[in-house]
This record gives sequence, structure tokens and C-alpha cells, in this order.
Amino acid sequence: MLDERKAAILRAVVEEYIDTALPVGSAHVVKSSGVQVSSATVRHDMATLEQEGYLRQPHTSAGRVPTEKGYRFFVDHLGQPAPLRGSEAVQVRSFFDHAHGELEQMLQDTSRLLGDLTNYAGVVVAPTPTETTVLSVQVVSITATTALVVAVMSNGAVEKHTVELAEPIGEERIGAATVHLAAHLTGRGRQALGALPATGDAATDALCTLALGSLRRHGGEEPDQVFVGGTSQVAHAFDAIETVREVLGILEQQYVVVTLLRDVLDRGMHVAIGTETGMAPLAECAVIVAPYRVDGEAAGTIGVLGPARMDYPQAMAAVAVVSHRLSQRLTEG
Amino acid sequence: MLDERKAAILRAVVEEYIDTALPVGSAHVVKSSGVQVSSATVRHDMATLEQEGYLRQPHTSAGRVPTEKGYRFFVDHLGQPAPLRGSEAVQVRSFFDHAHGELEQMLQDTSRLLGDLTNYAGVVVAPTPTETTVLSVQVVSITATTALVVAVMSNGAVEKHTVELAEPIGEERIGAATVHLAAHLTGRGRQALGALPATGDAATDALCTLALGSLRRHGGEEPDQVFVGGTSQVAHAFDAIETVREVLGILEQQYVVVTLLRDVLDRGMHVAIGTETGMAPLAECAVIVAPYRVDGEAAGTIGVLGPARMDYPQAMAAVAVVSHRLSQRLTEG
DNA sequence: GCTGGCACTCGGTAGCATCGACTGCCAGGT
DNA sequence: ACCTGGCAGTCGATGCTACCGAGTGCCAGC
Repeated sequence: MLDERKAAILRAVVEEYIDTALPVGSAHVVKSSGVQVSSATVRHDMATLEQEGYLRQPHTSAGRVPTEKGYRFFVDHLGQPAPLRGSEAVQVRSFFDHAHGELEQMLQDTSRLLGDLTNYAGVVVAPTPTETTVLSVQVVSITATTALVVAVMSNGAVEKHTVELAEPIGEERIGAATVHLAAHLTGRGRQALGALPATGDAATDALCTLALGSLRRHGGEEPDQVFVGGTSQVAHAFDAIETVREVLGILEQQYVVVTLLRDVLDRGMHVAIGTETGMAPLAECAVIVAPYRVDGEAAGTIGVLGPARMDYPQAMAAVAVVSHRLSQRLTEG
Repeated sequence: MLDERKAAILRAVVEEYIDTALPVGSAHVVKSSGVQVSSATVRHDMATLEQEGYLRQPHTSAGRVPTEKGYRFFVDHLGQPAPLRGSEAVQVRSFFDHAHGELEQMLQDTSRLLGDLTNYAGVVVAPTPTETTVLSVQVVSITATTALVVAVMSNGAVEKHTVELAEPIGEERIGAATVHLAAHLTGRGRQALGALPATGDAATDALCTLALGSLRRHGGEEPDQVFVGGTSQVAHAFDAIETVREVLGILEQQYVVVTLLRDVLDRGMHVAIGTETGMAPLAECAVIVAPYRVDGEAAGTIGVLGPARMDYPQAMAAVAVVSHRLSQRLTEG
């Protein structure tokens, strides 16, 4: 563990580097850290910090830059959770006060809110429908051999899936299937999607099975819906154009984004820095994630993706607040 | 109008500049244009082309670069519509052969396809529900004072809207509203959303009115859904990071994107270059748009957004093919 | 009307000296 | 044992100059 002064020095380096993106020299540390020693002493400590892997020097005769380990120590031990700036608290409050309508639209807007608050990319993963119950099911015929299964879930989400039929099916059987499905699914949870008693009519049963299958799949390995906002911020956060492109590429792959957030949470982390993300192209990035809850149950995830030299205290505060307010908003109905 | 040689020279400049992003000198033109004259003559013509506004010189003693007018002439008179490269034709074919499921998901994927094909950002505006008919309507209660109106349209789209009720309403009235709405809307088009006969029950009527309103609004001034794919390509297409950011910013504002595409089409154009887009931040960009059709009716729009020095023939071919195949796919059901 | 030739322009690059922000180390003081 | 001021040394960044070369405009001549 680091003694107090070294910790203070490390904090000063991280904070300054986050601010300026420039390597930090001992003189700056003396000015900004509050430690009452000379720059020579600081130099000594910085050399030690470098040996221990918290800092590194881009080249001799340059200042120090935090390593992944340095950032990690910072967020674990030094990042006093900054309260949100007043104007931003207002922004969040007003956002959730005015949020209305469509769940998807609101989540999309939330991702943009996160982007605006932090100046990094904001991500929102839609609630997985695991623990919701079915409010209503309906089968609608679109063409002779395609039908649409629409299920409204108790969390306000609407699942819809096209099913392709082997052969044309009449309106009356579609109706029968609707009734049958409604009878057995309404008010029940996902576990009801396992099996269904037969109706006695083969074609109707076939349709019901397809419908069930599509609903089951949707909550299964099918990727969760994900919304990304504030991609334009990415262009500011990195100076290497190639990095920008890589990060945008990642954000485009919804599946990857979902996996990333889930992985981080699964490992019990709220912040993943550089290689901790488990994704090579994100070596220069950091991710902050938080789950949100609906009716007390973990439902989905939000997060921000920014550069490793991220304003952690601020971003963590933003994520925490948004997750809290979102949970509240989704729970109250 | 330009005489034949000047046109050939202009074409050479545009093509070379598109390729290299470097100002093109008279010697290069001689090499690549096929005109059988000396560089001095080309220089003469290029000076004329510059006076007439087709080319400009970044600075004395540099080569020429096309102006907006130059690109415009190129696409209007010189852009022989390049056939799609074989591998890309395959890619498009296989995409539409395998496209299935959810309309929204497919449109999202289509936008990415456009991005991949052109290496610019791909945009797809979802079909406006204007000319579709209602296949089914249903009202589902979510909480005591909120209900969800779900309508399945004949094009496979599902419209859903939350409505907030002034006071709690019972299940049986929700059911009554569903029945009432279904009776009057099923099989009818958007014009049926105007008014509804009364049921005799005030609470049910109130709910019906709210539901109608929400559906009407959705097809009205409410922005169309838009999908953007290939944003990461934007980082490659421009070298100025500030431009990248501006363009990404535009692409994030769905409303702006929809307006942009619609405007261009309304003006009867398929290609808008620089200021022709009507948007200042897109001064260095060009947009290619095409409508797609469902059952012969113009339904939505697709497009790509790239730099003004875009590979027009190739991109136009890609947009044309995708629009054609998408129309086909959506029409056949 | 086209051409080769020529003088000229000017951005980009390479070389070079300088500057300054750093560091590491050390001898001396507390 | 620890801290400090001082000092020599490193090395990227900055600025200067000289030069190169791609490109131009112009002109006299075919």
C-alpha cells in the first residue's frame, strides 16, 4: 500500500493529467497537491511510484502519466465521489420530470443524457424482460404466411416478433391461437413460455409453438436492446483518429456493448479501465457501469465509455444519479 | 456548358481528387484523363475551369481541387453509374436473402449494410405509416393510471404509445375501449383516426380519445424513426477531428437527419453536395438519397452521408441497389 | 489553337540551434 | 533517516533557414 504522501502525489498526477492530458512534472505536483515538500522529494516518490507501476514516463525528461494501475488506485482509494454540479443536477431532474411516453424512446434519450452529462458516450441497455409478466399477447396476420406476435409486458415493453409459417393459415386459427396464448400466458412470467397444452387443432398448435419459441428466444440468447448516445463526444475524447474509429466501431456492435457492460458488472466492478474491459481496442478507454432496478429487481445497465483519462469522480456521480433516477422512474410506473 | 475536353479534364480532376484527396496538377490530368494534349494546354483549360467556378486552387502553386459546382457537374454529366463490384453485389444479395424478423431490426441492419458498402454513414428512415392500414389495436393497462395502446399496422410496424389517464380506470373499461377501437379502426387507414362514435360510457370514451390522439400524433409531426449505421466510417472520411465531431453530432439528431433526407428528395435531387444540403455543418459533406417503395408507394428513404469528395458512382450504385432490394423485400412481405 | 520552355510561387521537409521542462543524483543540513 | 537545494544531463518542442519540387502563368513559335 502507498503511504499517505505518495497517495497524495499520485492523486495530484491523475487529476492534473485528466485535466490537461499533458505529462505531469514534479513542480506541478508540488503546486497542486498540497504536500509540503520540495520538488526533489516529489521526484523521489514519483520514481518509486513508477517502479511500482502506478506511473510511467513517456520518455526521459518528460513528466509522469498514470498507468492503468494508477487510475485503478485512484478510483479505488482517492476518487471522492464528486457531487454533481448544480446545473447538471437540474438537467437530470428536469429530464426525468419531463420524460414520458415510449420506453424505448426514453431509454434512447437517457443514453444521450448520459453523454451530455459526462461528455463521453452514454450507453443504456434495455431491461431484460426476465422477471416481467405478460400483460397481453396477440397474434396478427401480416401476409398469408407471416404473422406477428405482439406481447405487452408488465414493464411497459412491447415484444414483437415475426413468425414465418410453413403454409397459409386462416384468420380464425390466428384468432384461436391468440385466445389460446392469452389464456395461458396472461399474468404469468417468462417461465410460462416453456410449454403449452394442445388445442386439438394441429395448425393452431403449430402457430402457438412458433409464437412461444419466438418469445422465448427474445429473452434468451437474443441480444438485449442497447441505446448509445453522445457518440460525437468520442471524437473529442481521443486525439488519435484511429482510436476514435475503433471506439465508434465497438459502439456500433450492439452485442459487443451489451457483453462488455455485463462482463464488467459480473466481475463486481463499477469501473473498468483499459485492459480490464477485456477488449483490446479499448486499451485507452475506461467504462463506468451501473445497474438500474425496476421494482427492486436489477433490470438493465447503464454506463459511459470514455478515455482512460476520464473525469472519474464526475462521471461516476453522473452514472449513479442517472441510474438512481431511472430506477425510480421505471418503478413508479 | 463545357466543351468536351474541359469536361474530360474536370472529370479527371474529380476522380483523382476523390481517390487521393490531394490537389491535382496538370501533369496528373494528362496522365490519367486520356486527353491527347500537353500539360500547358490542360493548364490553360484548368484556369478557365477555375474562373468558371468548377475548380479552385488551395493556394498558388498547388494543384486544383473541385468546388461544389465541380462535383455537381461531375454527378450530373460525368458520373457513369458504376455497377456494383461483384463482391458487393453478393453481399447485398445475401443480406436480403437472410434478412428476416423484426422490421426495425432489419432497417437498422440495412443502414449498416449501406455503411459497409460505401464506407460512409448509412441512413434509413422507417416507412411513414401514412398509407398503411390498421391490422389490430389493443389497449393494455400498465398501472392504475397508465395504459399502453398497441397498434399493428399492415406493413408490419408496431406502434405503441403510453397514455396517462386522469384517474384510474377499471379493466372492463379497458377491454371495452379495445373492442370499440378495434371495431372502428381494424382494416382502415390513417384517416379513420379522425373521430370515433361515442360508446355511451364517458370513461371509455375518454380513453379512446386519448388512444386515438396518441396514434394520430405518432403519424403526424412526430419524427420518423431513423437508423444510422457505419458511424465509425465517418472518422475515416474526414481528417479534421472537428469535422468528424460535427458530422456525428448531426447524425445523432434524428430529427435533423430525417429533415435533411426529406428536403433533398423534395427538391427532386438524389445527391446534395455541400451547401446544397442546406446545413452549414455539412459544408464538406455530400448526401445521396433514394426513396424506397412498399407496394408501389413511396414509403421511406435511405441514404448515405459522406465527404464531398465521395466516390459518387460507387455510392450511388450502392444506394440504388439497396433501395431497390429493400422495396422488393418489403413489398413481397 | 497547341506546344515547349521558362521564370516564379509557395507549401513541405530536412537540418540545426535553441529552449525549457523534466529528471536523477549528490552533498549538506536537520 | 529523511529532506532539500543545486546541478548536470536528457530529449521533445519550437523556430529558423535553406532547399526542393510540384505546380502555375505566360509567351514566343510552330
